[in-house]
Amino acid sequence: MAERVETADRLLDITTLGGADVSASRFDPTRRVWAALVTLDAATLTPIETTTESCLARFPYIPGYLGFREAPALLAAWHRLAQKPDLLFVDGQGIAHPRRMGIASHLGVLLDIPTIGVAKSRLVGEVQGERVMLHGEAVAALITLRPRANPLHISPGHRISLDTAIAWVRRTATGHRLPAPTRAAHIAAGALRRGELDRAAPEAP
DNA sequence: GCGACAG
DNA sequence: ATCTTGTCGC
Repeated sequence: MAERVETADRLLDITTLGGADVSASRFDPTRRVWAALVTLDAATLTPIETTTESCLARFPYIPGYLGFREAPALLAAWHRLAQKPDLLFVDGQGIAHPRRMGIASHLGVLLDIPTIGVAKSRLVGEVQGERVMLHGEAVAALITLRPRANPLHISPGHRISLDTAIAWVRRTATGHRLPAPTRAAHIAAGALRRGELDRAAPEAP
């Protein structure tokens, strides 16, 4: 059962979702990063495939430049996917960024696919109620997927509206703080970093 | 100069 | 981002 999401001036069928995240050690001077990309069935949220990439980041973490640090590893993992997802959830901001180019937008543009930014805190803008305003525009929404958890900052990445992004995030809630795609990627990246990522052993919600 | 600052 | 066990609650 394909669902629909707006993208540019048309509609696109969404049957598979993707989650992207990067793990790194606290103060590793070599700047090694471990990226994970997970695809899930859009209807059941069942993990389908996981690909990874580990490499040395060309940048340290600098607020506003996360894409330049983490996108290369994620792109490598993306190209290893046998089946590319129709919509990608990325750990970080979308347009809620100084230049409207958070890592979610960054990846969306490079891959030319719809993306959603799933951040755990604010980078720019002012929080006003359930929205993050920037230059008079609502660039992100504060969404709480788990009762007592801090709200997530959901922002459009590429080729998707804020409302549609919010709808997809709510639809992929599984009782945890993070939506299924991003949560799966976060777990996979962490397992990879610790050398615990053996073969195929995706988890179910 | 000072404070803010995704992961 | 990561350091980390148990513990409270549904």
